[in-house]
Amino acid sequence: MPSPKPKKMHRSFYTRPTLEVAEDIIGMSLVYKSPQGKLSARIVEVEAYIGENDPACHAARGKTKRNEVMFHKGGYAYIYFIYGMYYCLNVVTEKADFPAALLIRGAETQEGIEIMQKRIPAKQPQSRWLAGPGKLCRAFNLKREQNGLDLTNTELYLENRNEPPEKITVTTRIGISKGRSLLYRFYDTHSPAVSRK
DNA sequence: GTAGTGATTTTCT
DNA sequence: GAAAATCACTACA
Repeated sequence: MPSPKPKKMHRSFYTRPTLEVAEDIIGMSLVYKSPQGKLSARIVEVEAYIGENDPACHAARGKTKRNEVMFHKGGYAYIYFIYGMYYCLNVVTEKADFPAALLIRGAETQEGIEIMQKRIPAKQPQSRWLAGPGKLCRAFNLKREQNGLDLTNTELYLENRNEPPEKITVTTRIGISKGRSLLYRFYDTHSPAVSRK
């Protein structure tokens, strides 16, 4: 069936409990009207980082200059620099002063193929271009300047293109040393763009 | 196919 | 000074 017209997500989508947003965000499109042209991708993998009691959450030790965007109300972009060379994109959730966010870990390319291609090593198949949080930010060219953007009224936002996953898998998070027992990772079971099975 | 490791710099202790 | 929500490359099977 052809998909009806896409709908941009509003504030009320983001200001709900993080785990509810996590399930709903799989299959949504991330859109960025960059200076080089429009980029978009279907989100297939996220991880939740929820509150000051989650040891793996950046806000676990209170508010700092780096994580202050996590304390905003839902619907902002939290982008941070990691391992000396990569950026990671998060979508802030819940209400103001409750630090929580979803790390976007994987997506399938939709629009802006030619622009993204120049930013990814030549050998990789297109299905793997956005399979990983660092790769996604590199392909979209998201940096510190985009940290704190409001997803409800700027060039960076989510929209529903009516392409929901057939099935969602829930597992433990990847790449962290604390909080490993929590089932906070969600992905589209059948997508080729999931960072790791 | 899997396993191990170097790159590179911000951030907080 | 050490760790970090990662990736790509190399070696080997």
